[in-house]
Amino acid sequence: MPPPQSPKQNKVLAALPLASYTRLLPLLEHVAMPAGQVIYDPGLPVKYVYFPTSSVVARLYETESGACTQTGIIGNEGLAGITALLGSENFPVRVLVLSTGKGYRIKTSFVKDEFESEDELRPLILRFAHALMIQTEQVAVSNRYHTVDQQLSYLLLMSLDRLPGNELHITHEQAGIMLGVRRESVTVAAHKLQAAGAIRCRRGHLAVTDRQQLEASAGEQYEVVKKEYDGLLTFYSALAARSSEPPPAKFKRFFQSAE
Amino acid sequence: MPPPQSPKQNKVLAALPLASYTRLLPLLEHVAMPAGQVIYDPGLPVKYVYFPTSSVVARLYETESGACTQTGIIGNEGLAGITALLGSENFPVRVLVLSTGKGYRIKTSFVKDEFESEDELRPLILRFAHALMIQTEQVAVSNRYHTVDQQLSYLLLMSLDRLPGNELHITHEQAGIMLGVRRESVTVAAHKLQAAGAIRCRRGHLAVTDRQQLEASAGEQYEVVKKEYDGLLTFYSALAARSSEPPPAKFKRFFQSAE
DNA sequence: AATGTTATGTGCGGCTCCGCACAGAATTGG
DNA sequence: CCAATTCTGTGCGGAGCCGCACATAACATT
Repeated sequence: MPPPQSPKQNKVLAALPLASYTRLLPLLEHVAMPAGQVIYDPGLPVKYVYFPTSSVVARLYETESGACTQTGIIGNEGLAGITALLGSENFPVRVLVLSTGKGYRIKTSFVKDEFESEDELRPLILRFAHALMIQTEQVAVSNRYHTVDQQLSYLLLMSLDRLPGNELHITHEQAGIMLGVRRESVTVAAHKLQAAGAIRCRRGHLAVTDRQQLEASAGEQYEVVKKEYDGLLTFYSALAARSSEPPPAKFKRFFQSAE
Repeated sequence: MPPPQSPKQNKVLAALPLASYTRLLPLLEHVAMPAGQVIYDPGLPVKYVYFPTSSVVARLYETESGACTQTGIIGNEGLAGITALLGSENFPVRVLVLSTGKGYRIKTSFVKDEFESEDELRPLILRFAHALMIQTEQVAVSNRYHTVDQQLSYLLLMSLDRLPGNELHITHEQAGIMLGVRRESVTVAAHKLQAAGAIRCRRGHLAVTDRQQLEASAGEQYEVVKKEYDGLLTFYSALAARSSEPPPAKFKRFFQSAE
């Protein structure tokens, strides 16, 4: 269990082998990430890469004509700013903090060096990129086929999976922006979920009261993404385990295990 | 200009430095890719990575409940099977050939080795992954906000950018599957575009007659993605140029250029 | 040319969401 | 404590797409 306020609260950083972690540690800057803060604007260079610990951020794809939809939720299992690592400065996505919390940031060039010239960080990030891709594709399907109720359920589940507690601090208006629907549609959807007993809403808050119900409402879409992210975490811990194996004992008989 | 039937018809392979290209060349297998052929099924391991030359493939995200939408069009500017390189065996996406043509395939383990242990191929592929990501996000927005007309225009443009000629061999039914709409909706949309003079449709074919008109109809969504892919190609050729620079001449005066 | 098959055209009721309008409730700030 | 602000609740006409049901047209086969 990492101590409070450690970069290891971020699962990518936690999965790094010691050598790599040690290289990055002095370059990491602990920052507050208040809800609503814009991390990246579309088209502007990515100066820092962010590793959330207790915060949750969202990728928001906006068009000039005002259309807008969330394409990915990122918490302490990942990082914001992959774009810069994949090799493109310029991307049309806004990233903002969805739920207040902390995180670590690091100058893009530093992670980029580590990412490109060493072999430890890269697989972690690429595996995460894959999960993010799946999430985005799921949103694409969702935007065509699913009702607002379903999408709201999904949004809640994805956010709360990355937060302690069972309550998300968000207004209907903000949720509407995330989902790309009207504020009123969110209100109605929230009521339906409340009537079903899945959530309870107060002004500016949505609290889950029956998670199973909510998962049922979100349906298959959440299941698939959840599974992908479970796989991601397994991958992380497999790597972490491998790298924390003790070096082969030269005098094996001195180090017999208790079993 | 690459000779016909060369792996260099694929722009990723063409941008590879000689050393890397030479390593991969004997491992590449030239294959026919007929329209409708399924390259990957959801959940099955990715045995080969495909580099299209004259074919065009599409990523299709399908859910168990039958919902389905295209999340990316890939031609000779990229490759199918990135998933395997990012580190996950298992992904819920179907990939199929949208337009008949040729391509090269290579056993996953071979590219994976090259991707992981050498430094030439990786940046190309990662940069492409980024473009694909943008494309998917664009589709996500599109699925929420745009009309069938607009999306059909977009699909046509994206496909034809990757094909010679101005005609796509596709039925309304198939286009409907790609877009995740009814066959009838495609019929109606195609008529609108035809009435506007942008396309002409025959049984099983959609031919562009006025590209500007079609781009206007697709609107901003195509523009953004097109720009991203233009950037991708620039990136490719920058890399290719760097790697094809002649080695520094030891006897410089013997190799003066004509200028 | 006859026949079956596949692709396309068209219409209708229904659903979900939108845009708009406005009323009420919760919270904040002087 | 009152006013201003911000959120939430509700209703109505309309747009766009769906699901379904047929009708027709293009092509393929023999």
